[in-house]
Amino acid sequence: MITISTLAKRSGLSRTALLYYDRLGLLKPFRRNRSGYRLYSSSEANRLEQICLYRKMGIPLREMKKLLDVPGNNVLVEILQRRLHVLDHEISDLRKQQRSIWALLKQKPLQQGEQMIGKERWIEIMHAAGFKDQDMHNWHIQFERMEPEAHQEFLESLCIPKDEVTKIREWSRERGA
Amino acid sequence: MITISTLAKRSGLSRTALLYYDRLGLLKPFRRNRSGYRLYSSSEANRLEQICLYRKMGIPLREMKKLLDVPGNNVLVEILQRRLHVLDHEISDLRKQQRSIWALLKQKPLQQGEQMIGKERWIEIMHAAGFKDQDMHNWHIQFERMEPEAHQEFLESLCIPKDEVTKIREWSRERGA
DNA sequence: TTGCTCCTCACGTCACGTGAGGTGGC
DNA sequence: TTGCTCCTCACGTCACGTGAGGTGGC
Repeated sequence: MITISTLAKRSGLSRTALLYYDRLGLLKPFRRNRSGYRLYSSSEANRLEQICLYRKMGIPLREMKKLLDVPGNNVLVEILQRRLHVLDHEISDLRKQQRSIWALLKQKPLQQGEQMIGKERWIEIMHAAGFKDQDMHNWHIQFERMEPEAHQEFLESLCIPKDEVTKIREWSRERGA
Repeated sequence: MITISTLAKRSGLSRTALLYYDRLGLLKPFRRNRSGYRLYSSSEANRLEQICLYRKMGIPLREMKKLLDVPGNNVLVEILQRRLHVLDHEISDLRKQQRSIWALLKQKPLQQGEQMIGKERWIEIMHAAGFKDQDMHNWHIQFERMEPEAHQEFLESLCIPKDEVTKIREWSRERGA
């Protein structure tokens, strides 16, 4: 039987987080002592481990309750897949934000500390590694054929503007056909 | 002179967002008519365009106030660079979340709808495009030499475990020396 | 007694969204 | 008069953090 701050330290969460979980009904203490202190057993510690796991995945606390109380496997997979999609969108939103900032900073005096890798730099690396233009063309064609979505994502990650990405992909599909 | 909903529609924001900006003092209407309606002039419309621009970059509203009221160029660049760093961290946090979920889904029955590209799939694409193992080795060496941080990021994006990433990078540095 | 841990409200965060209840404009 | 836009509170969101004010344990 351990108290709330001990459990907090062991789990790496804050005491207030555990208080909050109690209020939500997500993690109730095993019992209280006579002066009202929360006491947790190893069973709660295990439950908290699961909670931490889901927390790392960004699962909302209300979803966790469902997962922990009804250990339906289908529900878990479904929730995780939904979360993957949300993450995809969030990441691409943040990338868009980065690109907006880069676009604005480029007009300003050249930034120096910020290294980021764009199309030109990528091509340099490929050349330095001995790849010819023809190799890169083939590579686009195969990438588009095998993983079109990932191809799009990759091109966007190099800060290539949207219309150029579209062109490259269309070009790849024509050649690949 | 236009009313709040008209401005909202033109800017693509919600009416409540504009109400909120007024309360914050970020975007005050030019004046009110006799019945209290907010009236905005083209000057406010321009200011709002700037706001939308910063909004796209994820700049917090209180920061925008500073930027719009004191148009110090240094302040802008500084804020944008801070934001770039925060974005870097947020993106890598979200990637970590994705990896946690992938790790867990892999143990479960094979997911089907979720296509994501890992190391093996990447190697397949490279092979399909006619790249030999030796080409890929050279590529790692050059990538590590020219953009070590980006190399790390790229390997992580393929869901390669941390220790293997370290090994690959060490290997690349040895060969590159 | 001192210092530590614990307790319970209650309010703040960030950028709005959502009613409720009421008034002016055409 | 009807329907539309506008107004101002006030409360909700999400996962806690931060005091305030008070009590128990060693």
